[in-house]
Amino acid sequence: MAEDKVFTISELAAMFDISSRTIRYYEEIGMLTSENRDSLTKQRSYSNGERRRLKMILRGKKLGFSLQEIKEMIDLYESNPEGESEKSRIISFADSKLREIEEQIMQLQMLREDILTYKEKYENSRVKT
Amino acid sequence: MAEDKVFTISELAAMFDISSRTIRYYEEIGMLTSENRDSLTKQRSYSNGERRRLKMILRGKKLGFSLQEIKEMIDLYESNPEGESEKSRIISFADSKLREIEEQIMQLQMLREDILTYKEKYENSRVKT
DNA sequence: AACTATGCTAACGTTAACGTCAACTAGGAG
DNA sequence: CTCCTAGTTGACGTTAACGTTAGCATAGTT
Repeated sequence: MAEDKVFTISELAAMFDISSRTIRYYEEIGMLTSENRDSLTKQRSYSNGERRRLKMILRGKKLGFSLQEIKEMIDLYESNPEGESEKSRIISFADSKLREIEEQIMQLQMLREDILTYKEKYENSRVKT
Repeated sequence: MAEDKVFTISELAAMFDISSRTIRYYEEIGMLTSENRDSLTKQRSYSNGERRRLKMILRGKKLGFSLQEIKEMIDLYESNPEGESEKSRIISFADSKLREIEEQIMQLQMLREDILTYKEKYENSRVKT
């Protein structure tokens, strides 16, 4: 597979409909890395790994998490914990995030129901054409 | 029922664990109203209606919506549309919000699965005690 | 009367998450 | 060589969503 394709910053930006500045900002705060920069031109290039990472960040944003929260979650994904206490810490962090997410899902389902109810109220009051 | 109970601003704030400033701010941007202010002391007082409204705002926030988006949704709830075109507009707004919410639910479920997978990976690598 | 608690307005301060702009560099196109 | 396109690094600007502080008023307590 052509899994070794690399992208320029503007390709990546266009791909997700964000600005290059946003990508640089994510690097600035340590959420993305740009290794393999051209040693002469200093231009950034991104692998499929970084592309996936960016995709995760944007998913998190759409779900209403802050960049800090997203960073913690991604660190969770990419951590390789040494020792039992480290593992326990990660597992309990995961558990608390899971509870938070499940709570959000429930609330969203309630909101959905609410909107559906109000919508139907209007639909049933429509004049037959 | 004692549905006619009213609350002071700090009671309401304590009730939802937010600041009084936040409540005043929501009023500032037109998301809450404080009718029935004491004509002499100018102190705000809130009815159960306003309490529910605030609750909806905070739910929206927890779900990652901006105050502007929340305002539009609440306006939807409280609108009393005149005429068919107004109704259609509201119904299509509701539909688009519903799709957005359903998309969010799906994404959250995927995120949940992802975290579960990673968590189990760690759990299975734990040493038996 | 003095004090304390609660609330008010007005206004400036703060943080996250970028937007924007200037000044520069390297790589082609003609 | 000249021009144009992409990209780079500062650095200052902006917006949402409040926090904080000052100065004042009112109501209840001692």
